Amino acid sequence: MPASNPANASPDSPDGEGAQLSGGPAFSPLYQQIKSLLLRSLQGGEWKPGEAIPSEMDLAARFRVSQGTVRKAIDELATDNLLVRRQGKGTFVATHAEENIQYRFLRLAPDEGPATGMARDVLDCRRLRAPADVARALNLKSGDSAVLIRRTLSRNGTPVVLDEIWLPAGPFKGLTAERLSDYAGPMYGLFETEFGVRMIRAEEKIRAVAADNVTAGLLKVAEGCPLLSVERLSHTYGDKPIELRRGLYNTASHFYRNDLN
Amino acid sequence: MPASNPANASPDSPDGEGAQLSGGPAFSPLYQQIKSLLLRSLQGGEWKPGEAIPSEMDLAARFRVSQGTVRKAIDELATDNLLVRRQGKGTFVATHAEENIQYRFLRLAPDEGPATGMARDVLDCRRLRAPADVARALNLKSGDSAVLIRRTLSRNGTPVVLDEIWLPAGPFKGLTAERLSDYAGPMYGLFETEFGVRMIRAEEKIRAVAADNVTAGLLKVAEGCPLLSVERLSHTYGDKPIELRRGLYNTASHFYRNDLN
DNA sequence: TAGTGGTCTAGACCACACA
DNA sequence: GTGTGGTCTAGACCACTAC
Repeated sequence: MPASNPANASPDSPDGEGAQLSGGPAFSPLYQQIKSLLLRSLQGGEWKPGEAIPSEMDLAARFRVSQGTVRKAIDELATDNLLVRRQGKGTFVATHAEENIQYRFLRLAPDEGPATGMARDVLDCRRLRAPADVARALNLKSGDSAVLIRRTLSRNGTPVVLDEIWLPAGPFKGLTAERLSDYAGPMYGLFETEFGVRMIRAEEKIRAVAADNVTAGLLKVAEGCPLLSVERLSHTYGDKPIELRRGLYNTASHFYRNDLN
Repeated sequence: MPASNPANASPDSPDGEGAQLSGGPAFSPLYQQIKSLLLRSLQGGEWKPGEAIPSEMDLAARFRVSQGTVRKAIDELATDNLLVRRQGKGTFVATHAEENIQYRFLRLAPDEGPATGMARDVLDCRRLRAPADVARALNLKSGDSAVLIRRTLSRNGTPVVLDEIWLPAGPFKGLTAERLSDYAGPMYGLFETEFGVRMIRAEEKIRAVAADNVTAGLLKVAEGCPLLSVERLSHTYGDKPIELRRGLYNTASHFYRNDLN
């Protein structure tokens, strides 16, 4: 690439993998364009979760930019938790399947003791028409089929979390209570490995609610007991909403932690 | 700076503002050292909140490094929300005092309508001995004096938040209910402007609790009503804990929002 | 026009992992 | 030793703001 960066004005190498936008009026830095191209490759499955992507030098050659430009693109993807850099080894596609230790999105911590794993219990897993609110959240047509999973998480034999998980039926064909129970790692690992659905980002809405009759029984608390209601909408590539999860947390001996800065 | 970066081994310009660590065995990149120096200047008040810091070129000259190295240091401080970059104008010390629109750390949003400001009501502000748990959280000696503020936040005339705020008495000499009530902006702006205490970072522990008698009266809910309990520990420079805030949120028509990635 | 941050390059060397 | 990411430099030019 010559010294005068053509950026969005005069593309001088409009070949296969050239990086410049051709003539668009909107300005976008080269590294952002590289980032988009990398994102597209990730979404398209060119590199699978856990695998290494090409080295910075290789990518620089492929996109015909300098290493520094590729570097900045990768940096942003790394802070977005889409890629993981490992010095001396390479850059890898992030994955929920081998995330050491703990659930990536679960912010629940015990008052005392280490944040060890929790026992999972799938209550049921069935297909039904998505209710209106679920359909709206997941961008489904009303009447579309959805999967509903209900499960609990327990620590030391005591149930702490009751989850109600809604998924679009399409991408999750073949998901059963058995497969959920059999899979060793976190649920998002299974989604990734078995269904090619990778969770990128989520928004949570948190409230305090009173336990209803059924919930009280499942969580072994009194009816009316205050519970944390955590509604999570998870998104996959392209910011597409793909999971709606409604959790009820018993915060008698656990708390939801959050860091602000 | 010569091509062979001396880093931690052979300082070649040990003058006033030279950047290298002298002889320490622990490796630390130059830009991290610059970051520390900038942090020290911020902490020491060389540049006040809202002011501009010197340009990248000036800082590069001062620390005898390249612009790119200063740049990376500033980048990190900017993502930490300690500095704010404004293209064409300069780099500024972040401040709570002019943060347009909304509270920086308050994650409460209304179910409907825009997240407009809320009405503040200071119930009381007094000095007393810090209880054991507060003293522990704020690193005070047991028996040290502390300020306790109680206040509510209301939207459309309805109280939504009841805060109980603990501060060490020392740095907040002269803080009264009147000054709290009179100050126009957010409380952290007042802390910054009047007491030189800038909040950098906070951790929150969230639970669901039942409203007790007194709380129920203040928030105009029934006794036993589920409320969100938000315990926030805020830190200032040097990661020093400086505020313990216990909030009770009525989440009937508001929710606590959180983004996960 | 001058000064600021923002982008991009090309090349050097360092730290780390692995064979 | 080779290859990877990580750091640092020097210099060019672009985009934005203010005077």
